[in-house]
Amino acid sequence: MESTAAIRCLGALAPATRLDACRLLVREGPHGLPAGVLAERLGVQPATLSFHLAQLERAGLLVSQRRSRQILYAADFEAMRGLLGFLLEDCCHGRPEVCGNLLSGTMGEVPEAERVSEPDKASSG
Amino acid sequence: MESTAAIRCLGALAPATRLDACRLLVREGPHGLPAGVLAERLGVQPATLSFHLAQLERAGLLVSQRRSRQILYAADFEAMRGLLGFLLEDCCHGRPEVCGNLLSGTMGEVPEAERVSEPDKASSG
DNA sequence: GCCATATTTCAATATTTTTATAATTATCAA
DNA sequence: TTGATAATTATAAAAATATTGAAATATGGC
Repeated sequence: MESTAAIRCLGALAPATRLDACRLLVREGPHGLPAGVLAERLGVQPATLSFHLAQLERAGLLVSQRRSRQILYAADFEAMRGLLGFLLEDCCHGRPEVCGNLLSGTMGEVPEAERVSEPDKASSG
Repeated sequence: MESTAAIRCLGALAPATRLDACRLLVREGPHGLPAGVLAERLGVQPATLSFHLAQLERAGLLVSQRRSRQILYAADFEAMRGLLGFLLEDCCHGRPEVCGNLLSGTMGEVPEAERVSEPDKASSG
């Protein structure tokens, strides 16, 4: 996956409604769900969801297929693997301590001496 | 990592300038770079970059530390592992074919019969 | 204290994104 | 063809985000 494609995917996943839709569809599996069911489950208006689904599909994270009067949306697992691959390989290029441990299943830490400060973990907005 | 924190991270990484800044700092390693050097390398004005760096720090992806008159920004590798962990574990919950293959190093595919349609990979905007 | 450097913060503007409403397309059934 | 259902598309308003330049903060040397 290229950087521009990754940016499009990250932007597509940033709003809560779209991340929720994506997660729901990932859990639903490759058969997907009709747009109307998704709108109901997520509590958003059909026209609004349609806009968000289009963003996700344009980014390549979802695929759609008409079945009778419904349009089924499903996660594109290949694209998701591509995004994760980009984040793991390209973003972390040369820094195995970032994702290497993740890949081998253990979540190690960067040595304390290497850290420069604490993040703003208690941020409230 | 919680869903809300993941959303904040994804949103922080979505704009190209911020993804570029993040990638640069990941490659730079835990010592980081001064804000001014980052601004020069990324080709953005100091005040603009300061805004973006604040977003990334608020999301917890970067940490900062003053050293004399400069402020060093560095990637927070622990937070990055947290985000990747969320995407791999929480988002893909119950769907090992999404990230399981990634974790074991092989990039397999979902069977053709399971796919519902092709994504809009040739989108031009 | 005064001046220069490095960065941030502020206020105003420009841009982008999201939402809502209404109209349109596609499908099915008679 | 007509009528009903499911979803999209178009348009404009609303909200959020990004950019700029000027002023403010923190630091170091004199």
